[in-house]
Amino acid sequence: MSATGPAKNRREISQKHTRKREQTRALIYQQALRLFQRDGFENTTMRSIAKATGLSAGAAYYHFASKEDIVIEFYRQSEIAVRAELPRICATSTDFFDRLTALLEFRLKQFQTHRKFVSVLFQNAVAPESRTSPFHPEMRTLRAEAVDVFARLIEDSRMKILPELRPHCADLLWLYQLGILLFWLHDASARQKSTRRLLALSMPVLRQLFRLQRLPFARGLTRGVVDLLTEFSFATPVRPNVPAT
Amino acid sequence: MSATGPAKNRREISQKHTRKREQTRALIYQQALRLFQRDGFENTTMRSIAKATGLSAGAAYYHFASKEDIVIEFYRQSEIAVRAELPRICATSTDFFDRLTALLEFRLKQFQTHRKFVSVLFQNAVAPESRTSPFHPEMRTLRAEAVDVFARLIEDSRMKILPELRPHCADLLWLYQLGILLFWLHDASARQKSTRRLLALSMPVLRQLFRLQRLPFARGLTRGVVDLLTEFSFATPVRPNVPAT
DNA sequence: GTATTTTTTTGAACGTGTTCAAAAAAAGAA
DNA sequence: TTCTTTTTTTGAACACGTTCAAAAAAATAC
Repeated sequence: MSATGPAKNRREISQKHTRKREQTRALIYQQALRLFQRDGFENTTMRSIAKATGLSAGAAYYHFASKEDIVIEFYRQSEIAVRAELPRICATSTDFFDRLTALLEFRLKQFQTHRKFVSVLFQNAVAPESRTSPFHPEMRTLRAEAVDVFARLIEDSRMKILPELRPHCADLLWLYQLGILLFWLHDASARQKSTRRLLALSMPVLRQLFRLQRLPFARGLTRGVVDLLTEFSFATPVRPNVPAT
Repeated sequence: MSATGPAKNRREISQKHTRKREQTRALIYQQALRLFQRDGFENTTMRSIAKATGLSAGAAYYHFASKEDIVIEFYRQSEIAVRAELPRICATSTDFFDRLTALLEFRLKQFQTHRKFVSVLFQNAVAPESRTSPFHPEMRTLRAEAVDVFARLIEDSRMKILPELRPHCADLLWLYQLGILLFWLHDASARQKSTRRLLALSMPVLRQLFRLQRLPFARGLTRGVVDLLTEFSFATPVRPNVPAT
């Protein structure tokens, strides 16, 4: 209908200036993380973040829609980092559960320095209206990617799983991870040693569950779980658009 | 050291005026709930609550330390209501899992009208620093009471549980309830029908798990679970101070 | 009754997340 | 260069949770 004239070189423009834009964004992000880490999420103000970056508060909002969005960015980054680490994690051992342990330990190490504000992610996760809850449609891709990490771990292993259960395992493991992280969040022990112990003690339980799953005695259990997951799984049929960098 | 004179009739005073104080508190609470329900937690301001009660904002803070504290009060009340309902719940059936279903359905019915702000409780639960997280020492009693409800349900049933597992079952069921409620919170289906379905489908799984627990084939699993819970259970040895009204 | 102490309420203020119209800076077109 | 358009920044403002000193009201003491 209206002006379609100078629209063709839009991409060119944005490519050129993406750099400066992203540079400022990255600077804000970097300062924010430093301050969150030093003072906690609540005690850090948008004004102080902006000031540390040499900007006004309004400018910070030009780059991040909200204070929470900065934390979301952190989550995004850490998700990317996990994917990058995946080959190294798989290299540690051929045993599936050892790999799972390695994966979760990597996650914990990632978050270690940032415990003071990771809880913000969980708080968001829990609020159903929140645009950034992993259960929100908008976050579907991001969640799918997180779940997919487990799918790869399973695919890559020689673990025997009943065909009807197999497609749901990644979801279950994602829930397991959620539980571990929730525990970690509240873990007041020195350097979160308690969580490591929980990992160590819960792994045999998982092992037993996966062993049992195929036995005839547990037929009823397996069937019940499959029935439930078939109806309620948040498994996305589509693979997330991150093809193993 | 100093004046011990007019201290002896303190209790008398507070007893007399507890009534007016509690009356105002109740009024604020009542208006708050109405507004939360109508407009949601975020869209309701302390000023509007105060105005609806015929007070200034400051006065509201005299009665409730914070906006969240009003929601905590709601949780307290609902905890009391559950305990009161317990006999009726047990009367519905002699089967443990039917009773468990009845209990959770009661919980859901309780919360139904208040979905718009129950999530605030969860958000708090997740923040480790929060004074009102169920994992916080200060909330220990309240959590213990919630867990104790399940302990009673178990005690009252003839369900066979391995002695080493028995003391931890209430904790496990509390976690199960947490999961159900989390699902309910995000359940967008009409009248949260989906959650009812989840209840229906998850109950057989629980049944199977409790059946399996005693079988020799699942020895390893049971042992693993017990090991884990023995170290990590938040079971409080002390019974909460609410002796079955 | 009056004086004293305690409880409750007020209203102004503060800090913080966030918005927005307008200004400045940068980029592009001529 | 100069004019136009787009991107970025500013600074003032708003709304809300919360605090607090001082006022008002209520209770108690005499």
